[in-house]
Formats: sequence, structure tokens, C-alpha cells
Amino acid sequence: MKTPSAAEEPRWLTEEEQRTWLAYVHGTTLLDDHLDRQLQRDAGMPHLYYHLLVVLSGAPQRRLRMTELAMHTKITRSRLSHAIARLEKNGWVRREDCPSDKRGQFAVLTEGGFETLEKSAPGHVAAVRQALFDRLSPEQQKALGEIMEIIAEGLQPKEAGADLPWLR
Amino acid sequence: MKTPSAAEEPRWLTEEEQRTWLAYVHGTTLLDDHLDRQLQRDAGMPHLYYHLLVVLSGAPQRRLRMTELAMHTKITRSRLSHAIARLEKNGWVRREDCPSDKRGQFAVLTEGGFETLEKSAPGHVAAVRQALFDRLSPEQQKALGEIMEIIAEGLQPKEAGADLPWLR
DNA sequence: TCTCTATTGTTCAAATTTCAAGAAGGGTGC
DNA sequence: GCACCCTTCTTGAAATTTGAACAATAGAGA
Repeated sequence: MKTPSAAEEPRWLTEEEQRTWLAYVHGTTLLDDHLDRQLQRDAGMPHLYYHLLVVLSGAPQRRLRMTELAMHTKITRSRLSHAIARLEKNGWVRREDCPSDKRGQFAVLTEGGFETLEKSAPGHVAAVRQALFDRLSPEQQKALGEIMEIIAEGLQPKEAGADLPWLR
Repeated sequence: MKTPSAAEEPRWLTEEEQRTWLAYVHGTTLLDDHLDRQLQRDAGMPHLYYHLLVVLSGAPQRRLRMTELAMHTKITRSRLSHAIARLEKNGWVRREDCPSDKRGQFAVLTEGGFETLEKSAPGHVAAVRQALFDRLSPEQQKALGEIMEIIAEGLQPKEAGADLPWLR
């Protein structure tokens, strides 16, 4: 008979799981750092900020409500508020009031923001290629996509009350 | 004849590559956030700090030179200095002078730090399992480990002059 | 020994992120 | 209209991270 569930010995990671997890932490830490530096150097902003511009550039009329943008980028609205404020100072984004909801704000990619994006996109793509795609076989690329989609989906449960960053 | 290489059209990501990359960004962003919150709630520290304790606990005599610890965790010495200072305030780590190199410092896991680790480890492992391993097939786990090792290796070139965080 | 360069680790200030709180509008039921 | 709760977004302070500069020591070579 086993001990009560509250005192159950946790299922530790196997050695192979530990290796996998450590590789995950190392790989993501190094890649984050690498892209943040590359973009800070070549575009004057960290990766997240660059990604915000990318998402805006692909949205209808290059604009998105704050909460939607937070949702698309998987971050909190607070973090987004600060980030947009900074991008606004750079002249790369401007805010616009939402006509149908007086609480709402649009983040709009400016022409200057778009140009900055165009200038820095080649370097960024090259960095992602060099660090990631150029090193992986087609099978590994496919696997990585599937794996990351599973992880992302798992952390965004559909149920009400889920702890999602953009609802905090 | 093609245009000079400096003006070469960059190799943009294919649609599938874009999906993979977006999934990567989403998955890692959400998982980072998830673990930081879980550990902040249950152990009173972010994931990196927890990981520092883990690495120290596995080192000989539960101690490591600062630069070694930075190397093991893929971060800069500056970041590590701040982190260790905070962990020291918590009583989870202490510093010790290195007898053979007067510049050197050891970060040493204290008994209190070890106990904190023991208390929070089950919850952390459970979170990693739930978010990652429980959702992936054995093949996917294997693939993820291999992929992340490739990425990590690629970002740590052996050549002199490489831009490694712990040498900055 | 002396000099020059490299390594080690820290520090300050600026930038970013987190967290808790709050202002303001929307929407429902009465 | 009003009371109530929810959503939207922002704000300020604390925590963390980055980047540059620095002091101290190590190590190599003349």
C-alpha cells in the first residue's frame, strides 16, 4: 500500500529527461541572449520590442488593440504598456483611441516603425537562420514546430479562470 | 548574373519556418512565464535563481567559482553577481574567498539554501512535467533534447573571441 | 623585477519587467 | 437612472537585467 497522495514521492526526472531539460534551458537562454544582442545592436531594441513591431506590421491597418497585441505576443498588458510607451518615444508606434470603446487603445505602427523594421529584418532573419534553421534537419524543424505548439497550447487552457498573462 | 552579395535579397523564412519560429517564441515565452510564476509563488525566487541553487547543489562541495557558475548557467558574470547578492541576502548562498586566486570568489550553497531546494523541488518538477514531458511522446522528448543541444552548441563556438555571456 | 596584458568579479546607472493598485468605461439587472 | 461587477489600460515602485567602467590580481615576457 502506498502512502497518501499528499506525501507521495514526486516523480523525479530520469537522467535523460534531465539532460533534455538542461539542454532546453541552455538553448533557450543562449538564443534569447543572442537575439536580444543582435537586435539591440542592429535595431536599437530588444527582441520582444522588435516582435511587437513585426506583429503590428502583419495586422490589418498595421494596428491592434492593446489586449490583442498582448495576446498575440503572450505577455501581460502591463509589460506591453511600458513597451509601447518606449516604442512611442522612438516614433515607431503611436497610440490611437478606439472609437467604439472609450477604454480602448490601438497601437499603430508608424511609417518610421515600418522602415526600421524593413532595415533590420534581413539581419534578424539571418540570425535566426544561422542559430536555428541552418543547423536543423527538415525533420527536426518539423518536430520543433510541433513540440512548441504543444507546449504553447498546453499553457493556454481554454477554460475560464486560466492564468493567462494578458488577463492578469 | 546576380547582384553583389551585399545587396543580395535575404532568404526570408518560408511559411512553415515562420510557423515554427512563431511557435518557438510563443512556447518559450509562455513556459518561461509559467515557471517564473510557479517558483516565485512556491519558492520565493524566479527560475534563474532556482536554477543557480540546483547547479550549486550538484557541484563538488556545493560550491563553484563565479565564472564557472555563470558558464554552467549561460549568463553574464554581472547578472550572476546581482543574483548571488540577492540569494545571499536570503541566506541561501554565501560567498567564500578562493585561497589560490585572490580575485576569485566561490558561491556556496548554504544548508538553508539546500533545504529550500528540497522543499520546492517536487513542485518544480511537477510543473516541468505537466507543461513539457507529460505532453510529449518519447520520440518528441528525444528530438527536443537533440535540437536544443544543437542550438546551444551552435551558440557557444570554441574559437577565441566568441561572444559568450560569461566572458563579457 | 618590471611592464604589459588578460582575467576575475563587482559596481553604478539605465533599461526592462513584475506586481499591486487604481482610474475609467462597459454591460447587466433592477 | 442606478448599483454592481467586469474589462481595459495605465501607473508607480520594487525587482531584475544590461552595459560600461573599474579595481584588483594573475600571468607572461623582457
